[in-house]
Amino acid sequence: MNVGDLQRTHSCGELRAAHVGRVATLMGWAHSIRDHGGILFIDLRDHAGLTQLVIDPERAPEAHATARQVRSEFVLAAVGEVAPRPQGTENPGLPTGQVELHVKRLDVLNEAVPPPFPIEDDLDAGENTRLQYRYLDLRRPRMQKVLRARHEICQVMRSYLSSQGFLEIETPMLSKSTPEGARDFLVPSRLNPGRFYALPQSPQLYKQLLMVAGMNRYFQIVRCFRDEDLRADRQPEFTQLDIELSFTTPDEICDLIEGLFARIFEEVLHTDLPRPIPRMAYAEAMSRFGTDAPDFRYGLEILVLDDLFRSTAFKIFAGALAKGGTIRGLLLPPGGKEWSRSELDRRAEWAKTFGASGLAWLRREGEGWSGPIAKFMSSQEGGELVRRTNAAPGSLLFLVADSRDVAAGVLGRLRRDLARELNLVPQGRFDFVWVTDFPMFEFSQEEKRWVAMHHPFTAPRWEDLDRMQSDPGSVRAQAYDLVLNGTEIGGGSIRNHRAAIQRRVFEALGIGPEEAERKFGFLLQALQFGAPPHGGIAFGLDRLVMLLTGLESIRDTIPFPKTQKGICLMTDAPSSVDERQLREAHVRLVGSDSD
RNA sequence: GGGGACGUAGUGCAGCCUGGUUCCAACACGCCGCCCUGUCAAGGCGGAGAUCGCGGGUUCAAAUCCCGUCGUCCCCGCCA
Repeated sequence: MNVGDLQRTHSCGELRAAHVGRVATLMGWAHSIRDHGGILFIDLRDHAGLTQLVIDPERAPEAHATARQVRSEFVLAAVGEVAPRPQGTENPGLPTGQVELHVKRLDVLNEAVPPPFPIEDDLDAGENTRLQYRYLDLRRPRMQKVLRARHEICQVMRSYLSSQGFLEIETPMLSKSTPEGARDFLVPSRLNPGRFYALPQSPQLYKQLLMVAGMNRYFQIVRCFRDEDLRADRQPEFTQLDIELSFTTPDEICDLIEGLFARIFEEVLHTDLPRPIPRMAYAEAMSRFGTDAPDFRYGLEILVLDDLFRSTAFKIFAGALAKGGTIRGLLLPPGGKEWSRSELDRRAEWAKTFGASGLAWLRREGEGWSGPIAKFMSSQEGGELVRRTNAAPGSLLFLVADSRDVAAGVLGRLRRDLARELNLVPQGRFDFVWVTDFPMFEFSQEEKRWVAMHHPFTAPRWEDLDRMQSDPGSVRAQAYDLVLNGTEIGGGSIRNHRAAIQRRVFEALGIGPEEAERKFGFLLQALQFGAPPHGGIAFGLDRLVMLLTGLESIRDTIPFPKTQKGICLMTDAPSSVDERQLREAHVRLVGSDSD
């Protein structure tokens, strides 16, 4: 059952007409078996492809006897002569379809119980089963292709960044829990009772310290951990391409990254990346697209209609404006679909789940507009609205009157939903955009304080420094996100390299001097020893691979992902542990277990 | 923490709304056996395989209705 005296000479994807006449030894899995009673065919599969084995009872009786025992997914070694397929039996659907292997010797290297699902691309197995038998799922050519693409992307990242003077440097996985940001995964310390390490949410502080250390340019393809609820594009552990440079500017970082993506497109996707990647300020993205990650692949831009409804008779609109709110619209051209009244009502309910007080609508009809709120509009307003929106008859205009944030948010989601629902999103396109000029802080209603929009180590724009205490909301950050097809794939910033400014940022976040010292003393101290100006960026690798390979779930880009509850269906992690292990870790269970 | 969808042979699904001889649960693929010498989704004949996720309730009667619970997926909150 071992490889024994045999040596593999070719992969199963490799033999062509040029190999005819040669003796080849192939090893792989029995993909499909077609037993004609006499002659018997086996498609042998490995990482590279399929090759047809022909086992003839007259030419190779011993091999034939073995072959009759072979079942799906048996592991085989086949020795034979590469032969052209008889005229008319070539298979143009296979790269190896011009030839076949006339087997002289067949060894069973391992048997296999029947797999729970067939190892093939057009698979109908549910994700549960796939995750439980992930090693079989990963045998499928499609999954192998994704992991290969992921590898190639990483290879380009390493070689490109290397060529630009970056060093790949590792940072600790057992790290320190810090406030701000996501919930940490904690690791109890056996040697230090009552103390815990945290798994890194990102190597942020270490990479900044590497800049203080004079490493100049750093990168790492690194695992990060965040103990938050999961989504189709979020896993508790995920991989980042993490980058940091000294003596740099946002422009230099953008150029560097565009160069990287140009290489990835060239070498992995074999297409060109249009450059330069356009840039858009956060405020513009929010107002035109209702999100900080705009998708340019379709239209449906958000309309600002405040001035038009300045003296509206519609009390709800007038009230929103009086409170300093805004009235914004989204115009849906005719022809997409017929909207029933109940569907529109459902949409309004949907809008309320995002905090909107409602979702009004008008249908362009005849000379003006119809719909429940049309009666509040003067013919003058209606005419102006037609001019402003260029609405063709039959168009549907959704309207939200609310605070800027809520209105933009709801219409941004509506825009994305409608584009998807009405099939307005072109496939196979890659639209990148840099989003810049983020606000430094946003107010957290929950915590009743300002929190960092990017992270607390981001530098404010120098010209906004004076307003840090007086008007935090107006301070812009030296931060930038890279967005691909409406998904944030990476973000970064110039950091605070001077301790004094970093202290002021902490203060604006409500982190007093004492707490700052306790939680971030090591950083503040390091910044005092001649920290160079520096900045960087980080990319979500799993998400990037997902987008570049056209997948819909991050799980398909990760060999062994977890479910939405953070469970590994294959190993059943997380699991309970022995009482002894808990004692050693100085951990005692509370809650339902001790009740 | 909240909303929604789903859970039926190894796999994918039908049946559920309107409970009962189309339900001791159908179909397809897979599996097992036999036949078959050029297939590549091989073909033909036959066969095995299901505590209808789990627990409780309603009812003369539950895959079907109700309650609870577990699991998976999608979303909101959350994720600097």
